Parts: sequence; C-alpha cells; structure tokens
Amino acid sequence: MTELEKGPKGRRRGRGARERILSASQQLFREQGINRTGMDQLCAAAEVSKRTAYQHFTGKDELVAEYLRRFDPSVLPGVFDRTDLTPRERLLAAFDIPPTTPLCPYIAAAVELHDPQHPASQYARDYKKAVATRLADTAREAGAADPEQLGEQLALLLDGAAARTRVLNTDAFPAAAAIAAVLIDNAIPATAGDERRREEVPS
Amino acid sequence: MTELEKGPKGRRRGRGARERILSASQQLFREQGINRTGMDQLCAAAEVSKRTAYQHFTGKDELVAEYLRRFDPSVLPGVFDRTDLTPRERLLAAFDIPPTTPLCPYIAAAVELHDPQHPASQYARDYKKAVATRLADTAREAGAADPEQLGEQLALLLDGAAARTRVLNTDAFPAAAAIAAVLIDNAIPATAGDERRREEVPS
DNA sequence: CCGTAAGCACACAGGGCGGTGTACATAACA
DNA sequence: TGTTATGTACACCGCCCTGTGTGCTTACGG
Repeated sequence: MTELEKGPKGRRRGRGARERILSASQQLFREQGINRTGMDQLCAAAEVSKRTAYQHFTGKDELVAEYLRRFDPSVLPGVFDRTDLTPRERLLAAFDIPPTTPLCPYIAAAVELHDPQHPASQYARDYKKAVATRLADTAREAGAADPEQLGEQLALLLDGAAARTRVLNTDAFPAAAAIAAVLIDNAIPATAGDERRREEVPS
Repeated sequence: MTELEKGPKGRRRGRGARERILSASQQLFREQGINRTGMDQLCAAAEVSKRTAYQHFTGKDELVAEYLRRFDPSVLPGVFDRTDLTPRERLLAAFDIPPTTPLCPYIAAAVELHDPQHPASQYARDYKKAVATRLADTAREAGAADPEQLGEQLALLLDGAAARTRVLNTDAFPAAAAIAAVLIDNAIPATAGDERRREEVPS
C-alpha cells in the first residue's frame, strides 16, 4: 500500500504479489514443512493466482531458496549488533531465542530437501558458516584464546538445541546456554574471576 | 536364508519378505530420505511385490515406525556395554561414530514426517530420552555431580553434531567430543578415583 | 499327498503434486 | 488516452504417490 519494495527486475511493480507469496511461504513452510506444502495451497494462502507465482519464481525450488534468504534480518544480526551488551553477553544472548521460533529453518530445509546441491541447501550451508564466523568474531572480541574454535562450538550448541527442541518438543536452548557459559568461561583466559567489564579491543 | 526370525505374529513365515522390506527401508530411507522413497521403489529394491508389502504393514507410516525401531542395537548399546572402558571413556566413546553413519535417522524422521503425533515421531522422542538416560546413568557411574544434567548436555552435543554434520556436510563429531571432554571434567568432582587430568582440547 | 498360507504379477483407482496455456482484467505510466 | 507490465481465473497435463483387487504360483507342514 504505502511503500513497495523494488520488484525482482528493479522496476516498481503493480501490486506486491511477490511479497505475499514469500510471506505465505514463511508461515506455511514453517508450520507444515516444505514438502508437505503444495503450490496450490501456498498460492491460496497468499491470495495469488498460481500463474502469477510461476511468473515470479521459475519453480518451487527457487521459491524455497528465496524463502530461506528471508531469515537473515530476523534473528541473528539483532543479537550481534547490540551495543548495550558486552561481547560475552552477546554470545550468550544468541541462545535467548523467543519461544515463538519453532525450529531453525535451515536445518529443516537441508533435511527435507535432502539434496546438498539444491540451492536452498547450499544457502543453508553458507548461512551456518556465517553464523559461526560471527560467533567467532564476537568470541575474539571477548578475548577468547581460540575464537574460531569457540565460535564453532557455540554454533554446534545452537544447532543441537534446535534439533533437540524439534525432536523432543521441548525447549532445549536453556541447556545449551548453560553449556555455552561453561565453554566461554573456559575459553577466555581468566584475567579476573569476575571479568565482565567492557573490554576495549580495537576493531 | 537358512534361519528366519519369528514373524510379526509369532509364526514362522514362508520366505522372509518382511526382513527384506525392512532391510531395504534401512538403506533407502537413509540414502534418499523417507518422503523421497516411494513404495514402488522400495518394493523393487526389496524384491518384494507391493501386495506383499501391504500385507505385512498396514501402510507406509507403520513401515517407517518399524524401520526406526531397527536402529537400537546398532550404535548405542554397543558403546554403553563396553566393559573395557572406564565410564568416562564410555561417555566419550559415544562421540566416536563410524564415518559410514550419515545422520541420526531419528532427527531426520522427526523433521521429514513433521507430525509429532506420527508413531515414528513418538518413537524418536522415546529413543532420544532413552539415550539421555543411558548417558546420565554412565555419568552417574563416572561420579558426576549432576548426572542428569550431564546426560542431557551430552545428548544435546550428539544431536548438535548430527544436525551440523548434515547441514554442513562435514564431520562435526570431533568438535562435539572436545566439548564433551570439557563438560565431563567440569562435572566430575576431582574426588572420583580416576585418571582425570588436565586435558588438551584438540583442535 | 494335498491343503493352506505366503508370496507374486499386474493392472488400476484416486489424489496430490509441480507446472503450463489461454483468455481476460487492472494498475501504472507515457 | 492507450500501451504495457502485472495479476487473475480456471482448466488442464503428465507424473508419481499410496493403496487395492484379482487371479495365479510356490513352499511348507501335516
């Protein structure tokens, strides 16, 4: 209504059908999974004709890949860019996920698609690597002895909590956060036992 | 071929079609996933007529559930029952998975089926709980201060390694084992009479 | 030896799937 | 205004899926 994003080809288009499609994808793919969500149902939920959907996306595969790319700004940068927290607190804040988030969609997509060559699977890999990198950066900022290792470990904890939450249907992130606290304290050379103050590291 | 297990109803059956079906399930469900494996293909691989398959299993759902139940004796008890290892070593040995194992099938099934009410999903939950319990038992044997917590933590690490291995297509279990070593040493008070010593976390 | 049960071959139903063709309506912009 | 990009409505295709119906063959056991 008020403002429309730029369309896929750069020009401003009529009435954002693409946005509705992606919005419906977010909801349906999460609630029902990718394979169990047909294009018919998705188009109906998006109030978009099927023909239009296939004019925006060459196929379901492309739609799935695009759907995954819409999660970037939602969770992680919101944590890493918080300046009101110390690096150590930022690392722990990554485990404070809102209870509305059912499961990491990247893991779900990789398992459901089951093809490492699928563009969505490739993007899932890239994303997971990017998260580990950001964790490592923050770990370095926090003064960890081996930031890459700590970043990888924390990423593994996040994925473990996500998978376990999915299978057991219970929130496993608090347990993961507890482990993270131990690992962080073990990885940061103890300058002081209560070292929680700001640490100035020129970036 | 000479000896056949007892059939599902206790009577000895003609020529074990059921075994062949389940054997083919193990292979195909793992290689291709559950949803991407049709009954036609599965029956062809098992050299069993489709009609026979549906006389042994009321439907694919039941077959999937039964397929999951066939993993018990494969991996875990083989680790927990080893008497040549100390309890601490047994906990770590759980992370020594053979490289032939692609991914925890329980997580895969829970994600693919996407229905917590599905019998296979329920069994996956039960199994994960059982693993955590066995880990907790071993942790108690090793003298951990809070065995339940340590068991839950180690289970989370296993699931994290499995998920991460799947998404990134690289073996994440060594990293998980490194974390496990830290957690175990942190959880076991030094009073326990074992050779606990400062460990070098492998990179 | 024969009867019964297990298994087989084959075709088919019914439905959902991804994807398309065609003809028509509307919004944006010149 | 009219043109063009955008979206719509709806039927349709071919494919694969789970699941059956029917009739036939084989093996085992009494």
